Amino acid sequence: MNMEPVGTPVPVAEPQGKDVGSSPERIMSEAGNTTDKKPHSSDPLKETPVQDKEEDKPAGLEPPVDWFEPLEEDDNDEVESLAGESEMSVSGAGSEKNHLKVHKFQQPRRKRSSPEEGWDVWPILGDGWKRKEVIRRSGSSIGQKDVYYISPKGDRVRSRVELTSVLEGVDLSTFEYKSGRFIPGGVPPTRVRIRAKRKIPESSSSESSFVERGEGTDTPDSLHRLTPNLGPKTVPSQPTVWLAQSTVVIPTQQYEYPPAEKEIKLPLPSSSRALPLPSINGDISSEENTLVCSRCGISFTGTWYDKQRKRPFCPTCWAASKTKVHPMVRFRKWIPCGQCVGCLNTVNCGHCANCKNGLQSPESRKRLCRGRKCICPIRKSPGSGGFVPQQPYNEIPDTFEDCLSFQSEVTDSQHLSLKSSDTENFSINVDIDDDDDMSTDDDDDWHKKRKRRSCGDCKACQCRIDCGTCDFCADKPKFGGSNKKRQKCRLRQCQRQAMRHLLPYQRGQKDPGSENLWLPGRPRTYNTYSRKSGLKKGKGPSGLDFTDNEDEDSNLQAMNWNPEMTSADSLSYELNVRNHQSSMQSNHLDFELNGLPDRVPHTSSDNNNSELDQLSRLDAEKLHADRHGPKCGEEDDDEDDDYYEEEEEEEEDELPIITQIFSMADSQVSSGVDSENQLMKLLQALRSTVMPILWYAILVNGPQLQIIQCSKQSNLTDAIVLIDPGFCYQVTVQKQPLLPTHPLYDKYPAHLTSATEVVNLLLGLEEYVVCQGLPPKDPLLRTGPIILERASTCDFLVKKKVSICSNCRALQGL
DNA sequence: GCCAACGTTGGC
DNA sequence: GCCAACGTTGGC
Repeated sequence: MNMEPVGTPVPVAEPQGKDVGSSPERIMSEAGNTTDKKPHSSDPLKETPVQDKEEDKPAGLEPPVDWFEPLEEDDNDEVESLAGESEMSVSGAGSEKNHLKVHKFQQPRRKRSSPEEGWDVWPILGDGWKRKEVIRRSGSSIGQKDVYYISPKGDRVRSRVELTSVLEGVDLSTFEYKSGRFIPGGVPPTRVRIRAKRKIPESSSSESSFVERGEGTDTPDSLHRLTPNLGPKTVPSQPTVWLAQSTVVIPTQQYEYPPAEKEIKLPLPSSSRALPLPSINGDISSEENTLVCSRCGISFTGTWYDKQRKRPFCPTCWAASKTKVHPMVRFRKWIPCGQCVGCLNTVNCGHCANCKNGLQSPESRKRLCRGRKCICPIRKSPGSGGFVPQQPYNEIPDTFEDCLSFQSEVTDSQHLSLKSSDTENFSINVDIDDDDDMSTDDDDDWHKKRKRRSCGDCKACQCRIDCGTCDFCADKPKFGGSNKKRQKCRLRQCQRQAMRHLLPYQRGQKDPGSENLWLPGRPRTYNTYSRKSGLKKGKGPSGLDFTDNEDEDSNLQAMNWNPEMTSADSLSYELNVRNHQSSMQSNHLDFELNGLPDRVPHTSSDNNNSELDQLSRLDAEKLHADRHGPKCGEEDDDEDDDYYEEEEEEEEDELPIITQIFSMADSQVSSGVDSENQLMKLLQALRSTVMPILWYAILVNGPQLQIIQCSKQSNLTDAIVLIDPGFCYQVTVQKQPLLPTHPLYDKYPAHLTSATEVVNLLLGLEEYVVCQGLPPKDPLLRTGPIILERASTCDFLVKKKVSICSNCRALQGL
């Protein structure tokens, strides 16, 4: 956060280098920039780029506003607009609920800033570069400053790493990202984490924190500390607060709470200023250090934050936040999952209605902080009295391999409530007012909202590995993407609460949420505070109530993946326009479906029955994403949990329910996770093996291992070897499976259980070429793609010496 | 009404 | 500091 005093507003887009001797031209010369343009060389230099925020104001500029300068009530609107540009938001941006004209840390949602606002021309990096500083206006990291750059080409840069990649070849070793300047002699270390490594006594979290105040005067933190006497002398422990909401009192003293977090007090970005004496609910002695406790709402001076300089906490609330929730506490009526962010959250937000109510009257508080409510509560089954057991940590998948099977466990999670509680745990029943608990209000805390799309419990949420192939993964910089979508891997989207359009694609859908197919996940929600709010609020595409309030009560939304869709999806790709099926080929398919021998996996045949998408094979990422349909369709819908019945009933009226169950898929996946693991092992073996040229192995849902010939120059273009969990395999060419009587199958084992066997098969395939089929009868009359016809019993693969298989040749002779 | 784009915030 | 990704919104 730039704490420099704001000087005279400078003209719009007049960035400058503050550093002496660091003229943009010279620096760019150092940076290797060859441009000679000096579009702003004549402009006066700014003291700090932050000042340029004023540039976005209309003419007749208001006087510069200090970042921490309290604003008058009349400034609210202005602040709102400025909030989009960060720093101003730190000021008391029109807080109706907090009457203090000081920093408001829990602002209502602000207006979105214009993408063009606040960008400072930044010739230091070269002509056309722009820079923008944004100070986080809310959230637990409020006050933190982010610096962005945008290149002349429009590349958005959000970190030094990205900047380095954009300015490839430019020496940025002396470039200080935050300030945006080149520092002669190099960039000094930006962070000192001495204190972070200091071991803090565990005796009393609050006390330990205040002990620090008297030491380490040579550390940055020493400049930002509160008066010791203001420490919480009688800080209520968190368990006490928590249990105040329960109907049962347990001997919490016997529970050994985790040690206090080591670091809680971090310096303000501008650590060069002396801090004023603290003042709680008193006069503000220094604007820049007067904070509003995000928990209790009192003002205080100092720089106390919760861990990692998140929300500001007054000493009392900070100390109170250091304790942990007793792990044995369980809800009644609505049972917390014990795994989600709400359950795992141990810190009261302090600003929600429940917290405020409790702070006003701690003894009477009976409601849990909204931020700590389970965001995916499971309703207690009638009379069961069962509680959600803690899921063993060893069940949390750490690998993508595990993730591949997550869908199959969805139903398990739905049945959590029916399971007996963990006998090793003692659960305390906590009565919660259902209605209140499920409701929302203006004080709904921000961090909960941000986390509402993850239940934290399903396998998708627990998966830590990106598939690397879906479109969202492909968008990620780490996978070479442009970081435009910025969405979580589709396979990691929460099965309960993710938006539908974020879930894995379904059968040819570009976006699952765009169709009224019955899909898992939440309908898309629409915000209500912006344009067209009246239209967006209330009804989604299917007519259901999709208000944002569903955040609260739609946690129990039906969760069912349709097996048919997913199984069909697994191979609903790959066919190019030039590979249209002829009617004869359809006949061929019928033959296959009806007469497939056991050795040939069935799935491919079925998949061939689905409507094939005309997807471009050139778009490999997209193709792969489509292949990665969820596995969850393998679950038996009959096992739907009672908890979801109501939601299902609601949707039944609106959405078509696909009742057909794909039985073959069920039988196929009966092999379970072990089979998947085996396939994964084979995949890994293949990827560590030298494969015949341009054959590539992937794992798709099913599960199914596919080895694809990627080269269009190959004689085996569009040939795929499909291996099912039982290691049975099938060869398809242009989506058509070889007849089980094809001689190829006689030359190789019925099961491909090793990379060697697979490679041998591929080498054997290389001896074949694709049957050319029958040319069109009237080729001269055709202007579009040439579509070959084949006999229904076409061999598809023929020896290189033979261009047309005997069956097609026989058909040709008819 | 949909969604690509991206501002923004959380987490490590 | 950096990355992940949530949630919003302007364009279509």
